Amino acid sequence: MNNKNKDPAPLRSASKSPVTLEMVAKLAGVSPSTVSRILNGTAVVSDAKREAVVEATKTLGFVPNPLARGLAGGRTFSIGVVTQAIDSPFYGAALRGIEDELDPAGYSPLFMSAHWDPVAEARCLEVLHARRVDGIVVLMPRLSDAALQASAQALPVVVTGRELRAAQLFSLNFDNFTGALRATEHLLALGHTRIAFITGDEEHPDASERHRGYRAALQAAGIGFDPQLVVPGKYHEISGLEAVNHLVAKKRKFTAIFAANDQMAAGAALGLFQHGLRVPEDVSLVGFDDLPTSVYATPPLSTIHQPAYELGRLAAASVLQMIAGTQPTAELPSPELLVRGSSAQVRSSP
Amino acid sequence: MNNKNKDPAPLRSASKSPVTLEMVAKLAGVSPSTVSRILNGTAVVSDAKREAVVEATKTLGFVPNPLARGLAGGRTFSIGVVTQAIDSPFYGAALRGIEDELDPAGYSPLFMSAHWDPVAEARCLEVLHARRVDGIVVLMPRLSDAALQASAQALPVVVTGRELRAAQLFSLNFDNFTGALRATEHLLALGHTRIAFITGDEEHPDASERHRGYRAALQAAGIGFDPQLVVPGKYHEISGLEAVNHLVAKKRKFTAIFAANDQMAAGAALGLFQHGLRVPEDVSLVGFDDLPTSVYATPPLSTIHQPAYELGRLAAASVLQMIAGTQPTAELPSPELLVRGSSAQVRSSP
DNA sequence: GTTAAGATTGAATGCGCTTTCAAAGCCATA
DNA sequence: TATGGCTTTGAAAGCGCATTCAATCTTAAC
Repeated sequence: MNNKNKDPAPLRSASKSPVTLEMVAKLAGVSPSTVSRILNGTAVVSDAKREAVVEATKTLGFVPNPLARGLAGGRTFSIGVVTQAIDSPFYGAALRGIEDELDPAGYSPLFMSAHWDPVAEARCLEVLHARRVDGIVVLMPRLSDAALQASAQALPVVVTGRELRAAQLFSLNFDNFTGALRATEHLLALGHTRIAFITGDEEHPDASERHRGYRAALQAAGIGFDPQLVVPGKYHEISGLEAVNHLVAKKRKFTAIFAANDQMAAGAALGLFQHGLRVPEDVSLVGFDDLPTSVYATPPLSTIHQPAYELGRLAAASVLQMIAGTQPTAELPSPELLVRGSSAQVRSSP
Repeated sequence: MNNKNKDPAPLRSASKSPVTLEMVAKLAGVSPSTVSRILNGTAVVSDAKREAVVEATKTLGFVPNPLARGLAGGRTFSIGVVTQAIDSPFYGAALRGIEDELDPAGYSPLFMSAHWDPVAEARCLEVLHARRVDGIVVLMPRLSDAALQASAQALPVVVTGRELRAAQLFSLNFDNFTGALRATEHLLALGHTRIAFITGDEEHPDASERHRGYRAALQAAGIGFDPQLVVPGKYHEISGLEAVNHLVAKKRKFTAIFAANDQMAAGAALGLFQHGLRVPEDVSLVGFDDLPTSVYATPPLSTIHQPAYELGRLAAASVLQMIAGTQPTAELPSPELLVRGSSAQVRSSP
């Protein structure tokens, strides 16, 4: 099983580079301090010496040791990123955004998963502190505001899904309320009046925001809110499936379902399928998040686009700004409704 | 938007710990060397001193500085992990496996994405070397065997999807051939004789293995291989969709489709849906990989289970073993066919 | 033609920890 | 009691780099 690719770069010396700054200094005929200064742009250096050092750096293939830099200078050029689940389709895009933003800046992300557990999250923060990261991004924290603020005391911190700002603390929040409002309005506009709602895990602030949006839309349309059409979910596919089973078992009448996220919408789609209910002929279905896979659902899922990738980029850009000393001003784009094949004009009450 | 969780741990002093090993030594009334020895279990220390140090460590809340340890000792307790796409549903599970295995051992993963680009992959390896990781895991490398072996010269390296072993190099390979064979046999057993195959990106060794498996099964069944039923794909959803469009446009006769991975199967499902072809009534569909989302496809996708999570765990466990000086012996489980709703007995030629 | 201020540079120190190296303490043996 | 062999412990020397601090070299102003 060979690979016929030619190797790109000669991968200098193939082994660890025992080339130190000192060796470069000697070859260039300058002092280590000067090399360091050039490396970091800390001070003005004569062109002659600069060239000599650049030259020496190249011929020796010198790569500064990040550990030593971190120890001596206090900066590690790494950003701690605590995510809840590294294998979630939602977080994946965000992590890529972070990566894409950090890489060109010469920073490396240090990913850690907290698994929606505040205790684990606190541990992640500790480890990241210990590893001397230059800043931290917490995606959808479960920790208290106070704990987050405490962390921001020592380091620049950016969180998402919260609304709290301080000296070294910045937050990026998506308008879940309006998103859910738009989704529900869409269904309403299609003539649906009996719209079931599968909630997210209400422990997450965004879940209750989405719930609020759903109810606000109904209210604005002058449609009475029917608690029997609201089924609690946990943001996982299985709860979408179970929600549909529940609705059907209880013989609830509905012509549309709004799921608080795409994963549950996928589960709901399967549930409907198993009960012989067609989407969108019998039941319209709308999700929330716009996961990459949702475009390829059958039928493609109408949903609210959540800019996960952008979120990652902006979060990363924001920590970088804070590290540089400027106050970030990033803002997330507004919720956007994507109408695809899973939602259609109401036909009749099933 | 408050969070009512109580904070788990007091998050000692909230700021970076300026507590050094030296301070612990002083408090415990021993020399720094002794503290270090206890920390690393490097030598035997009298119980009295050990207790004193443990005590001092606790009261001071001492956390050793990984950077200093790395610089001085050469070990960073971090493992470099180069993945192709951090946001891929397939890699997600593998990364979680790695995380789960590394964490209890006190190691931290350092994830980097190479985006299927050998040049980027080489750069990842360089950065990881520079960061002085203790070992490297490369998931589905695109680099040549030689380049990988060169890296293994300096560090323990574990790769997946290859078959190459050396002193500090270990590989974990999944039997793609047999997997594809089983998938095709399944379709054959259901009476299908005109089975279309959507290939993966043939640049990946696993793609050609799966292709081989498909053809081997046909041959074993005495069914002539029809090149017109083989459509090239790129492992992305879109190529599955296009493949179906192609088959339909060319009026190919087929009663089943075997896609070289689940993502393309999802695309194919959508294509079939758009052409009014029902799964599995009109066309049976089988994928490969068993992505988490495939269980919730409508209908649930029959597929070959690929143990991505296990793969991650075993890969991580293997580097750890190599670091410890023992030769790993891990082996991946055999391919397993999961029959779900997308494949059924053939009815008629459409 | 001086002198003071400013621009460049190098020597030296330390970041926090690991690791020789040698000294000191212990036991058993003769 | 004296001697050799182990064991426990501390002092000291870095790991590779950033960063004062002071020295040297320019340049401009008087």
